[in-house]
Amino acid sequence: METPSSSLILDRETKASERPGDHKDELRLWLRMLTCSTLIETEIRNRLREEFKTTLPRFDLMAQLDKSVVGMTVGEVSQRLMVSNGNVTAVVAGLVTDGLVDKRSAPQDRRVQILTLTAQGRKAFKLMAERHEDWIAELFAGLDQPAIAQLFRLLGETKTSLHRAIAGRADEAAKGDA
Amino acid sequence: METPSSSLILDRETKASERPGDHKDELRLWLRMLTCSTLIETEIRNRLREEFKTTLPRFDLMAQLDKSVVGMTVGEVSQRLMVSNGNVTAVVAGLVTDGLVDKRSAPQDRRVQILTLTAQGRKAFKLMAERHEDWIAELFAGLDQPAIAQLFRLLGETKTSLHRAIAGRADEAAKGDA
DNA sequence: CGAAATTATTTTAAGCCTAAAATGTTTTTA
DNA sequence: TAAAAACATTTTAGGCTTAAAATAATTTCG
Repeated sequence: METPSSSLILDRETKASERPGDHKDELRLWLRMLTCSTLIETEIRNRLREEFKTTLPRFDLMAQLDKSVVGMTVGEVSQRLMVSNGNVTAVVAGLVTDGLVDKRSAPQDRRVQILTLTAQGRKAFKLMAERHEDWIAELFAGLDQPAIAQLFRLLGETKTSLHRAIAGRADEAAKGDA
Repeated sequence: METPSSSLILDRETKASERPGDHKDELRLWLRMLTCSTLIETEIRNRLREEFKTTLPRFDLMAQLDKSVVGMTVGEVSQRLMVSNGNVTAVVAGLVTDGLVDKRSAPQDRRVQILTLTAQGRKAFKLMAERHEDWIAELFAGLDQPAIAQLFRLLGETKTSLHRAIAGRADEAAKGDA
């Protein structure tokens, strides 16, 4: 269905500089990346629901808390998960109701809410995390180790590019405000 | 912050086969891919809102219709966008209200709704699509052509792996039903 | 032919998500 | 110190999203 090589492989006669306004390759790259992400996300969502009767946002939030020993604030979690504060508030509310997460004001700064996994939450997460890791491995089973390593490296470069582009644009906007 | 090479590069003493249950590399790969996708998606969402007062689901839906000459059914769009039918119904409703999309029953099969862009919708999309392509190119500006081509190829392999794993699991389930 | 199965879409109920406004708390500064 | 600014979180209003049930139309097959 797709024929990437026809437009991605440039021979000597067809240099990028000779097609000034053409950014189709980047667009195709993005659409393919989005397809992969969506396929994985949907599949993980389905399996979490079927096997653990839970949702991906809940799992992701618990995963963050599991990594932390002393607990995390709402703001820290929202930054890590790249979602809004209000969203964290809502998802946490559900997890607290179910006894999986504990939430309490920090004694020295009452603006801050410290979130931690309860013993039950930690146990439940451990079970899910093992299965989750297997699922991901299963989904990537068609790639060998070198391919995985290379993809990881290229996505690292991509991340750097994205951060630069996004930060650069934020700077532009700030300059306009001043 | 991240040190991929420490776990991704395996020397002769540390073969993958000697760590049977370890799928950490795949997990790290997935988390990095998700980070990239989320960064891009959030940025595009923000720019669509700021510059065109619209949303990504609306843009994506219009993009599908723009590619089609004769129009598409609700089912076709939902399959292409990998979202539920009900979702398409809702987003289309908004676009119809705004005069960007036309919706009419197919004359030969009245179950089917044919969706097309209106002239206004096509014009509005053209403007947005040009900007969108520029934004994507800007976000990937840190990657050179070979990196883009290689990433595209590896994501193609990933897509194949995903489809195989997901289809394989669906077959298992079907076998269980029989 | 007509009942049953299939197909396409919409509706419903519930949860996720955001931006922006509101609330409560702490820090800065005049 | 008191007002102002900054900060952390929650609330609000609205849109997106899903799965599952409901609706409506067509096709299959007994």
